[in-house]
Amino acid sequence: MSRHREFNEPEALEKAMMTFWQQGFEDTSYDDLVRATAVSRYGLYSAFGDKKQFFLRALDYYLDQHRGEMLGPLHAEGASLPAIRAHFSRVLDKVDDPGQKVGCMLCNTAIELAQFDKAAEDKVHEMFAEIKAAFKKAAKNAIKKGELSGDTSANQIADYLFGLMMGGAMLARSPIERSKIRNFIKTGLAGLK
Amino acid sequence: MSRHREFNEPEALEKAMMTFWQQGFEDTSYDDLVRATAVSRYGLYSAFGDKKQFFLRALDYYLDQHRGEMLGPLHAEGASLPAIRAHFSRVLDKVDDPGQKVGCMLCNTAIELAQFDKAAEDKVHEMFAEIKAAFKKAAKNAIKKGELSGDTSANQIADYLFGLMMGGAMLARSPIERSKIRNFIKTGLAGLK
DNA sequence: ACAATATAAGAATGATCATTCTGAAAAGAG
DNA sequence: CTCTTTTCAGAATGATCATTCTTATATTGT
Repeated sequence: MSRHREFNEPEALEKAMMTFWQQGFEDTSYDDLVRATAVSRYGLYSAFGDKKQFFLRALDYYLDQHRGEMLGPLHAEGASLPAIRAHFSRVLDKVDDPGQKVGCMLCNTAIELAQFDKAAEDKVHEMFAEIKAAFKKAAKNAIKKGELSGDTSANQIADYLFGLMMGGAMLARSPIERSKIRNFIKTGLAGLK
Repeated sequence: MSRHREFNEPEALEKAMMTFWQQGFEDTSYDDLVRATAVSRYGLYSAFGDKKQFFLRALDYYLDQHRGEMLGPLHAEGASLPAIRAHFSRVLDKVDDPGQKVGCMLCNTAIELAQFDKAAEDKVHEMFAEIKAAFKKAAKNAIKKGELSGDTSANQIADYLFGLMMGGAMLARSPIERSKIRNFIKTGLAGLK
């Protein structure tokens, strides 16, 4: 009956996501996406919609890809301080990855787009809440196990760890030496009590 | 002999700076600047040059305005832990300022522009170094006075405080609740030792 | 008041961008 | 094989942008 698509949708989405991640929403043109995916403009529009819809699809793809990897261990039954430390060890691995001066796509979106676009803002809020919840659960367990004193509430610890992670991620997009980010995270974890 | 300018240059620079601060480099058009300053295109071009030169002038203006206010007390003779705490109290005042969801113009530049523009990158590096140096000096004094143990080097403390400040500033541009930023900073300072 | 000159206001230019449109080609149904 | 339908490739469109240019006006020394 009809011709069908020549391109692989997930592959195109992956490449578009990388472009949006690196360059942000404003600095990425639809032509950039056509070039990056090697898919026709028509194909992209019919599969992913206009630029904003495409960006939100790419962001979802990024989040799905990273959510499990980064947050999964924190959500594991009984995860506590060691899981928190392991989490930041994974964060630092990403920070150290050479050629990765792109930071975290969620943070980038929070700063660049969330102020001006409701859908982006909602997505940021949702994910921020999920991340904080994971830290809070682990902090609670850590207090229960006596790994943390409880002098600082699990809620405050969660906000703190959230800031530590997001602060590190945002610094990772800036042209700062990686060793400073490492010092920031390491010293920040050492102060937990 | 000749007509002279109708506009006040510092006033125009102030207004342009606010526009660049709020909207960033990419999202600000020269028309936005003409509107914001109420100065003719010709006047702006002849006084401030093209958009990038104008942005760098505005950034310098911002930095000059904030440098003394924010870093001065940290540089005072013998400034130590209380000066550090006072500094973050000032940071939090800015974060709490309603209507101020714009973050720190230096951080915004570090994230948006420094990756793509050498002059911006240089300026960011220079200021980052200045900020870290102020923290390091105060941390040294704090260790000397016994306010900090010295288990963590002044250099590491400085990187940590730098991250705490910049992380907070970047979160301030995101649509996150202000209380979370406050928790982040407060808990972060409580962990110093 | 007049001449000289810099300014103001905004029109013109050329680039880039998002989005839509237009043949030509491809793939499956009959 | 042929017809239909969808895709492809990229040209066309209309908007926005940075920058330059034009024209009329304002200012000041004489």
